[in-house]
Amino acid sequence: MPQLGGGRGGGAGGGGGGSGAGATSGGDDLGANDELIPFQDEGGEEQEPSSDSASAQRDLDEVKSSLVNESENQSSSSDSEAERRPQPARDAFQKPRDYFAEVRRPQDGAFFKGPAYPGYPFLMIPDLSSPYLSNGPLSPGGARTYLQMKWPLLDVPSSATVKDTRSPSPAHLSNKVPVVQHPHHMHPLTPLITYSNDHFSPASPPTHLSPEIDPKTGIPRPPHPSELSPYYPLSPGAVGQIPHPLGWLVPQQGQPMYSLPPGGFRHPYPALAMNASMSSLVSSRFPHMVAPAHPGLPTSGIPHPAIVSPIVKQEPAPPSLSPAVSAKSPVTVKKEEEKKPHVKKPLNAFMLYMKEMRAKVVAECTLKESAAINQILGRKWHNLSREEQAKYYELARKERQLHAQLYPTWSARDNYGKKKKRKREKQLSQTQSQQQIQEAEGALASKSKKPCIQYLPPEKPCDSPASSHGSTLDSPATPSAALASPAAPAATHSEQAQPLSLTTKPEARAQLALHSAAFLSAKAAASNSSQMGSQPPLLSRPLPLGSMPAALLTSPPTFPATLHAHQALPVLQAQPLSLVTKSAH
DNA sequence: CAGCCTTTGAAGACA
DNA sequence: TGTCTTCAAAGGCTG
Repeated sequence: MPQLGGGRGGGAGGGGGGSGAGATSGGDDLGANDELIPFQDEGGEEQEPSSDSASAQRDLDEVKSSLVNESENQSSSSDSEAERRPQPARDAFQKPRDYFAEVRRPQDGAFFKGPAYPGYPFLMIPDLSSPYLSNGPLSPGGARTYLQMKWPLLDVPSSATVKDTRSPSPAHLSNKVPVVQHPHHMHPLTPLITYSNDHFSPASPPTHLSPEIDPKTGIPRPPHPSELSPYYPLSPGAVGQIPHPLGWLVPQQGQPMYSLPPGGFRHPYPALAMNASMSSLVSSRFPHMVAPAHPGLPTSGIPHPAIVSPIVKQEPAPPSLSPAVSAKSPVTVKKEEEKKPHVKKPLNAFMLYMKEMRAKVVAECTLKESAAINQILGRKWHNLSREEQAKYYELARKERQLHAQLYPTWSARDNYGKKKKRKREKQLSQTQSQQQIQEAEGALASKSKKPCIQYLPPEKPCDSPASSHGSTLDSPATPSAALASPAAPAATHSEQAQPLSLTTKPEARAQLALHSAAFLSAKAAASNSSQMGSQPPLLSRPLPLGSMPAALLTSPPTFPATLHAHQALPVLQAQPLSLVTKSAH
């Protein structure tokens, strides 16, 4: 543990270094992509969606086609999985779009035709639902309109949250709005900045731009917010906890925030260059930035968006709490731990993407179930161009960096066990899972569990496969599910190794498999030959890639460096089996 | 009302 | 070193 912390810190530094290096440079690189940036006007809000919905159908088709094409191309690509594999963001950045251009373009059009950065622009900016806000489900549209600020994940005690009366609460705010507190009064903007369009825009300040020294304070500061993730605004030195800026949005329940490390961060940028709009947003959204620290939060800690209120169930205390704490008596420690806000994991690229896009998808579709939405988003994610994905990877990287800075001692392991172990069962032996799968297949007709499809309501215009077809039939999960992730579940890293393996519950996997199969069969049966046409390819397609969305397949560059071989490869291998098998069925 | 579902990615844990 | 597990968001659903 300790090592972890240290390691991580180092990792952050080192790894970060690695990635960081890339990252930092990445910013510049990103900037290079002119295409990406544009976003702005578009009118944002609505247009994208429309394009989306319009493209929904195409989506499916494209996805299929892309898969097919890719499968065809696989041979060539096969040589380097690495390439296919998501590469570190930096790679993505480094690699120019041409890489993507070749393969991806078509797809891009489908989902994201509009804004180069679908997510970004509005992503970063608007999202009230900022990831670290607890919920921020954005109301439809909300995301687009607002800057997405990501706040720390800390859950703050309800009391802590302050509602911002000043800022008009966006209608879109979701009920659940998490109370994100923004700790720092600060740099509230940072987040904004980071996510601002500028961020990725060519003009975006290169990492080097980020001032090492705070202009105002003259004190050296942590990486510039822009460099860091917005989610974790640095707290100004010890700014106490500040009520979540989005408090108005946020419910009063505990909200996630990031507690500051003892050392605290230096005040980051006071108000760095925010543009008026941003500043206004910030002020309105993150009043707390200026607000006083929350009493409930640890004095030492600065509320970070990632921090969750201590409410978190207490489980065996994580070993890695602060040293000081560890030194104390067990009881005391325990209490302190309880008090300690729960620092959430930094969001990964996909999570960031989900946050941004969820509202949009929800708006387009009638679906509200997260599971269904997530499936769609997963598919969309795969369909994103590398560049687009790269954006998110970059953001995620920054988030991690920021998080690391904010919580140097924090370790993901600290959160282990906080969520009830749900998947433990999954761990069933592979054999078991396989058996189940087989059984499931056998029982294709009977779907015991909810198939992905269920989540996708037929009528929805969403690009979800199901929607496109109207009903899922038995189905299959939406094409997206079936296609993009035929193995969606299987695709997950752990599962990858085994074809249907278990992601979650074996059953689920089995169903997935079934769904896939069903999906295929359904499609075959389906009237929509046009779309279906692609099916065969899909089926035949070597899944390896199949599991990976077309985008991924083609896109290596943008991926995070962190991709592990197991993630990438396994999938490839595993899927084929699953698909094949299923297809056979 | 806690947990599940679902997605991908990151990181920790384990062999 | 490689594989597997857990957690991150989120909101409806389930027992």
